[in-house]
Amino acid sequence: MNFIEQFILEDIRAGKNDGRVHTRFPPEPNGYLHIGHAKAICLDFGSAERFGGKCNLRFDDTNPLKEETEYVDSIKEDIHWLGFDWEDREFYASDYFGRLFDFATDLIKRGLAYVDDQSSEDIAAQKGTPTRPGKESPFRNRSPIENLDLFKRMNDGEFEEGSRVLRAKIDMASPNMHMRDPVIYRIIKRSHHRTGNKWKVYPMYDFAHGQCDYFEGITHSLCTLEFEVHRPLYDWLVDRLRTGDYRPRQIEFNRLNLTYTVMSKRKLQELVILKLVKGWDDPRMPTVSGLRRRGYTPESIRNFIKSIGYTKFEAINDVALLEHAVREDLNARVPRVFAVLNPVKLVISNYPAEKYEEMEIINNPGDENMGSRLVPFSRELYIEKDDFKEDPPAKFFRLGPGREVRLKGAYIIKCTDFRRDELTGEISEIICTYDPDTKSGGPAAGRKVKGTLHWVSAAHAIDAEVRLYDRLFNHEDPAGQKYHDFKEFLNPESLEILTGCKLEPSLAEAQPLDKFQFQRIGYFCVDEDSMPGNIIFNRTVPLKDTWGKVSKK
RNA sequence: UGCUUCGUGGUGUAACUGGCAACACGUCUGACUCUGGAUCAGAAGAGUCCAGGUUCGAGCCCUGGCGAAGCAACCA
Repeated sequence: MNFIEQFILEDIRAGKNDGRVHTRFPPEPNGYLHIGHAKAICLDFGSAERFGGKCNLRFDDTNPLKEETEYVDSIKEDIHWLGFDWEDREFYASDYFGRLFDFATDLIKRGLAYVDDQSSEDIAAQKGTPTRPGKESPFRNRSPIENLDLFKRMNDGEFEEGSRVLRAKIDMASPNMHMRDPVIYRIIKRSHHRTGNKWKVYPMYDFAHGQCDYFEGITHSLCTLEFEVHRPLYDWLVDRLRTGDYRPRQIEFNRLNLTYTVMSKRKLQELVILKLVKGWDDPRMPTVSGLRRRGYTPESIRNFIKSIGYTKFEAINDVALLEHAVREDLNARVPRVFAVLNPVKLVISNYPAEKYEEMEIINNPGDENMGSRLVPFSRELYIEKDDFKEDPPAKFFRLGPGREVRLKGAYIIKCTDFRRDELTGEISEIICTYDPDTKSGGPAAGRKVKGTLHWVSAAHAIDAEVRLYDRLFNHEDPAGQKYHDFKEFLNPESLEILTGCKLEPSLAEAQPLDKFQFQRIGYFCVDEDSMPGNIIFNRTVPLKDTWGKVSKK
């Protein structure tokens, strides 16, 4: 149990809010959800679930300059995909604009809010600094009657944007900057995605959030650490709004940071706008939609989040942990198939040209229930270029002149010769002989050979495009470098597109989002752009490659 | 020279509120293998930011340092 759930448990035991637990997930619809939001979603929905409570979905749509319906739809889809449900409790901060306006009016009447006619620059200048107190606005002591009139006229559209704001009257000398008469309402003359042109005046986050929590009966309002300093203001406002004992409690936790990526919506949006990636759901993006398209499962994301925990200190999590989580999940649930990414032809000289067999191949050695399939085998095959070396180095256990290897699920073959392309000098064809007694399950099948290769039959293979993804950035913390823009660290090799890959024919019918392990290579997922006859696979994550490490040394 | 929060292996988290610092990832080694990459086993790696104090006993409590992050948007 993390520290937040411990707090919740203590509140339940203390009898607060009649033992009720009600949380909320409050995204601003100004971008797509990323895995950091998934961390919040798992906490908000997860802790409610754990204590038999409820979790609302509430769009924090207080700024019509930034928010759009497109984002609302994607956010809902992503939350459902992750496996959470808000039932009929889909709310919007804009649902409460009327009540918030009334509350603001009430504060004015009580002498706790005033209209300030100054520019934002002047207000900022008077705000002071964290080490120096602020100065009071010359408009601070306007009468409630005048304030009421001005506030109403602000909302009637009489004044220009930026000409006036409503401020809470708290304490310009407070050591907490957020208590120095924060702006709570500003004029925005822009159509809102839900309320249209009804309002000319919109509440700020600080004025909306806690009050919305209160209106919805939220008991625990969980948010990230940077809102810690907002809590006194949150409490100040709720205390002036509430009439009974009930009050929502804000608790903060650390946001998710991942190595080799960026996690702010602003930066992600920048990548999208500058077309440095192919949209919010580019498989290299840490967005929920990107991860989905990349081949991640909701379970793997949830397991990852479970493993990193919730604390009060900022951490940078190793992507290796995320990758481990997908491998672990996919390993158990996904069939293995043969796919040759960089094909080279292999001819078995003593295998009759007209002969054809179907080899039975186990789908998942870890799970008998996943059964087996038949894979066509013939005289001409494709294997990986990397699986043959003219001059095999030490510890290279694959094919080379005179060497024997097993073709997985088929025969042991021996390389007798190879041909070279006269123009390029590349190996163009490998000639082998096979031993009929070594067929899997056959009399000499137990013979030891150094390696096992995957293969596809040349005549039966289907072509495919395969997209290999690598980390988007080649710096562990691209956004944390003072003197460099994060975009300087973009990895130019984050996407490699392979065409003419050869796949076993069972893959011809694979549908978008279908997932497989390409034996000896990695986990792959059919891309959304894939069509019958033009199949496209995304590499989710490679298998751990010990030869790769050895060969680099 | 303000306020708030926080310092536990390389990384992320634990440690039943005082009882031999545990787990995962990563790293390394080995076994096995018809995935070199599946699978399994093992090892190395921190004495808990520092200094005092309380205590039989401190990662946990107290005092004082040091360090880090957040906070000065009419963003959320």
